[in-house]
Amino acid sequence: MTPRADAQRNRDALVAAADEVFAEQGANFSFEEVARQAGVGKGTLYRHFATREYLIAALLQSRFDDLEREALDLVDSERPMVAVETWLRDFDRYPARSRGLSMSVGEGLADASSAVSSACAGMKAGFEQLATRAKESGDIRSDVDVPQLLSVVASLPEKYRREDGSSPFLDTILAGLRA
Amino acid sequence: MTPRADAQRNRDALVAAADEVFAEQGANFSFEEVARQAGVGKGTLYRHFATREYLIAALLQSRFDDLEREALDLVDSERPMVAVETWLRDFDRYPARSRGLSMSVGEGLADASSAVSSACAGMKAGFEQLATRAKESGDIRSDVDVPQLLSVVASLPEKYRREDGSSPFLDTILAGLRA
DNA sequence: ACCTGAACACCGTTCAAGT
DNA sequence: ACCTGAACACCGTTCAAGT
Repeated sequence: MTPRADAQRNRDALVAAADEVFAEQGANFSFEEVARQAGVGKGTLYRHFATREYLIAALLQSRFDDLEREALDLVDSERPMVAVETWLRDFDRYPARSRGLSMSVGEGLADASSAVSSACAGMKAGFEQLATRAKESGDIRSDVDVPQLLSVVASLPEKYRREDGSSPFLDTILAGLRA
Repeated sequence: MTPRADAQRNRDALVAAADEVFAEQGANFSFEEVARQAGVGKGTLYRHFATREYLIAALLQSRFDDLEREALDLVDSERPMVAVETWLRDFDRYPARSRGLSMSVGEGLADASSAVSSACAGMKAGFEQLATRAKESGDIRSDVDVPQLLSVVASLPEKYRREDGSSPFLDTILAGLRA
């Protein structure tokens, strides 16, 4: 049941190496380079991550987990719209979107068949609770498609970010959501 | 001044071949395959299009030109907001965005240094006129960043399109723009 | 001037042989 | 059960030789 110790160590080394290589090369990072930096054979990389998307999912997992926790913390807030806004701004700023990963995030949110989809399922469910509360309180329009909203925010262009990573356009979107 | 006839013929064949190869393979289409289908050597492809982005710019040119013309037609409309809406919906539906090209379009709009930027300059200027008129008439908020708006619409996710190619989320954005 | 395609380098992917 | 790295295929890119 528990993986062999060396297998676990290799997997961790691969994710750590992928983090670095991704930071240098962006979303089309070289697979071979990841294996090299992790100090394992190419075959080992393919054994652990059958496709590039599975490796990307592993890279994003901890960030998605953070956002899921935040959503669960906010769900009992007395001001549902503030909760929605707070969470969306953090989601928007998350470095997970940088350098070409936003497409993977967008696909994970929209496509159940995507390799990233199970990694972000918890986060998605968490925000859906916040959005439902804001619909019930009448703060946002009831016809807003929540998964679609997440996909749009995930794919806001990088070029127009502020220094802190946030997207100015999110204000326009929030204005459009209001009832 | 005018290019040699064979050079012009090769260039046309390359763009036509790129159109087909792109339709099959998406934005990461094979350069070699384009040269093959065009019936020219690889060196000829590189001579005409130094980078992938220049070839993509050539693919998009005629679509951008259509949109520029549409903007110029709409600029004298009596209802500036209708003009903005009409144009944005056509821009949103344009097949130029499909299959990974949206990132190139977004970069062309946002980055003056991008290879695509000069291809879309006319279209961008055309829409800016429509947007300015809608600001002056008080239909949309005066603090809307127009190039940023275009980039956002250009990167709306493909997964949630309707059958006709339009993005349901555009309605939310239009609502957010209104004064 | 422009075109061609051989040549080089690098990478993705598989898999037989090892531990 | 897992790991390794040689081996294969394919592609991006350059450039000397051709027209």
